Amino acid sequence: MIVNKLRDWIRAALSTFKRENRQERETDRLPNESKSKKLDREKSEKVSAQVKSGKPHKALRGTRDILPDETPLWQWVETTARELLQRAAYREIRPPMFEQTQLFERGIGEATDVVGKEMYTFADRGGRSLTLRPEITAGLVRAVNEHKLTAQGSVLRLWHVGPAFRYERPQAGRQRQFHQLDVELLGSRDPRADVEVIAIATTLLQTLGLKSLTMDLNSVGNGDDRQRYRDALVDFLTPHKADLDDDSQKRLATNPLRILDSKDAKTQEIVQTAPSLLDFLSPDSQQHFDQVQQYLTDLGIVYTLNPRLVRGLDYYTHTAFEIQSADLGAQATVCGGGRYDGLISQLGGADTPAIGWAIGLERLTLLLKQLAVEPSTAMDVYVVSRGAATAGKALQVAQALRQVGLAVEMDLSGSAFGKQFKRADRSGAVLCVILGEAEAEQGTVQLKWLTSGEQSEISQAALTQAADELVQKVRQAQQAT
RNA sequence: GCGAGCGUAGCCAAGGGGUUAAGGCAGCGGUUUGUGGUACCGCCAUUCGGGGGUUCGAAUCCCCUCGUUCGCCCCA
Repeated sequence: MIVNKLRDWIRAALSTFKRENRQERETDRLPNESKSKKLDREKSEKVSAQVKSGKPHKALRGTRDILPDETPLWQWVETTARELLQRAAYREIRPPMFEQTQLFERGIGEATDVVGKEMYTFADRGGRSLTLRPEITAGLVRAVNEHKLTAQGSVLRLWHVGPAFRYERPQAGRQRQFHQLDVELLGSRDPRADVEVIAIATTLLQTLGLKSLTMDLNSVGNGDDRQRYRDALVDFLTPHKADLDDDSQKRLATNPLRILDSKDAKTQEIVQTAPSLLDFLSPDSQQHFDQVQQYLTDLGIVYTLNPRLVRGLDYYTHTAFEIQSADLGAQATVCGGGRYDGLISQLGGADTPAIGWAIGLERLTLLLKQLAVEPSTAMDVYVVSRGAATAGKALQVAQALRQVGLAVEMDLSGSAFGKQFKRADRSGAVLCVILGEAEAEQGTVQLKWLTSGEQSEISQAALTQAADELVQKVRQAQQAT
């Protein structure tokens, strides 16, 4: 038995070796090719070999089709958000989905993970380096600056919903193309602005029926506060360097604040006794933060102070917050945001303070699915017809009923009435309009109420004239069920 | 980039070396050729992600590969 296993192993190794040898010879034909280029080419050859094999195309890793069964949920979320934002004086903006790479490098920060390893960057045909937006704020701020949307001292309230892209391994609540609802309030330093924006997030989540979410709150101060804290933290951590996890050791030089929320147990232990950012806030920063907390409490918004909450994008100042759910697996954050007073001027605009957040719609819909929230997509009326003479009439009836506001589906199969009624049931319609040869001849239709089984005949002319009345009856029948 | 698990129909799955690959949902057709929700009957995988190997014989064992899921890193 052992002998057999050994033989299997040797044979398999031999065949792999042969295959590799073959590949080696083929790749050797191209001289002057760097090793990494060669690897790239081999990779893309593998991918195209799969495509050539005649298999149907599949959505790329980390992308997903949102199918018709799911879109009602998305539409409901979007509609709810749009109405809420409209009532709070926010206006929609739609910036493009890709920008110059440099915009994100400068805006988000070269040392961040997002810029360092997660961007979809490519050269266009003109040789420019472009990047699919990894988040929405930077591009939105670019648009605001470009079109001079903030006059001096004015306040600008904006929102946007759309996809963003990050090159990462997908897992629960994480994809390469994902969707964010983004809300930004530009032009105010007032702590009430912070709270207005946070309240919109909590209200929206509440309106959608989400409970048992928690909010972490912190202040990362202004630039000077953070610089002083950063120095103090590095001083504190340097003696412990050898005990930190590998990533944290690297971050000691590049981005020390991020060490604070490392999940490594040993690192966490060390960090416990580290100086707190909150002790380094200037009097102004402290006052701002105090007021934010006061206003939040006044509105009854519950939060937990988390001095170790450090967000991964460089542009945050003062208020930082995250809303999390315990039901999302490892990626618990549904909503993250904060103040970014320096970003707008850094991207070439006037010195303008701002605050905003983003909600991840995949994560949000994941939670809503757990709640089994299912918006209705039922039809009001189902049009059944059979026979050549009825075809055009059925179309006209459907059209007329839609014009008075009813949701109407028309059966296209021409199969037996029995079959068509089955589909009528499934459509959720309460009323069936029946058009057979006899009706077509007499210029009538049968109206059958699927709720009661009651059926009556009416002329086609009367149907369109009394359409409004019919709408009332349909609504009544729906109420009754 | 790293680690672990999993790939059988549109979906959920049983089968873990022996030849016709269970079952359920959905779909289509029929009982009912112009009247639904129920019931019953029939149809729906020459093939188990792909390639190679072992074997008289592979969905089942071995190797490679692709995909996917969850986790690490980090975030939405």
